[in-house]
Amino acid sequence: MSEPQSSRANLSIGDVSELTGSSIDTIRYYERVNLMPEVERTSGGHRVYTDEHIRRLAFIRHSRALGLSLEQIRQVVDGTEGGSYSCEEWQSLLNLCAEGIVRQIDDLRTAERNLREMIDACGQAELPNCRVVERLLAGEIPQ
Amino acid sequence: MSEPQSSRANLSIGDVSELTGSSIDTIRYYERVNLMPEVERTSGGHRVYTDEHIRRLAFIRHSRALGLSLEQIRQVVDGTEGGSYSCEEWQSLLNLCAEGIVRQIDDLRTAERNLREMIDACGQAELPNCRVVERLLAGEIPQ
DNA sequence: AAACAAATCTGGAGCTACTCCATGTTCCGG
DNA sequence: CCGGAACATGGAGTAGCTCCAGATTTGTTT
Repeated sequence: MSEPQSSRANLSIGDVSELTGSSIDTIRYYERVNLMPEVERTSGGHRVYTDEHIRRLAFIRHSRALGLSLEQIRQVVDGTEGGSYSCEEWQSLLNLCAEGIVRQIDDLRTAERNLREMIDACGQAELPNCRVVERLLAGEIPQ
Repeated sequence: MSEPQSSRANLSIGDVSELTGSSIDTIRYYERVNLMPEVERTSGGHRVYTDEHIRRLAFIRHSRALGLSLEQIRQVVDGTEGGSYSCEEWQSLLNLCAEGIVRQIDDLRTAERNLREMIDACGQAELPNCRVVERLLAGEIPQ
């Protein structure tokens, strides 16, 4: 009677999938790797979800979109649930993440630049044999 | 006596690894997935490499740095060796690649923007409880 | 030549973050 | 009570490596 109303949803895995946009397989996967709170079962073994699970899934999705790995998310979840994850820890984790992302962007931009050069070089030469591929194959084009 | 001088190197896999910067495991892996030309063996079974292998490895490394998948590289290698890979095909492959990279960069930039917002939000509030993590955990922060 | 250490061999497992599959069981409307 | 949809489980597959154990080969030293 005094249960928190917010955890009463009683949803099937299909419902949860539609609500959150995560696939059924993904939801079960998150459970298997201990990212989800415990899930009740019907007498027949079907999973029964509550609002808490919906929120956890939303958290995972948001964090993934921020570029966090499942391992990092697990750390935050465990730390926060245990009450030990401070604001500072959270910030430094996010900062680490941001650095990684900046590095990835740099790498990709370099790749794009090289790609464009390659495409241009290929287009400028007299067709049908611009030899760019051959030179690449021969290992002549570095960087 | 009239062998092409350029294919005479006679290198061990360790030598090749040092020369190219690819790990021994990676070199064997490329062989297993048919990205490398045939490799001779000593009577005892050790691999013996030539300059051709060095060039192929360089090609793979450059192409990987351009963002090509091993499957795409295989296509180019096979196509070029068979003489059937034209400049146009090569260009359209590179263009496809470039599109993918642009998409990835966009995604990463979005992630970075969101991360920065999150970090700022975490920093502005009165410590020690800025509640940003809690709100995220509760699924309240979307996008 | 014998001994020894370093390098190499093979096959297989493990990683991330899912996705897909076959086969079997449960749920629910009519 | 029956049929079909939804669910359960275990296992395999993806990319691109990396790492491991245990056996063999190679090259150097004595």
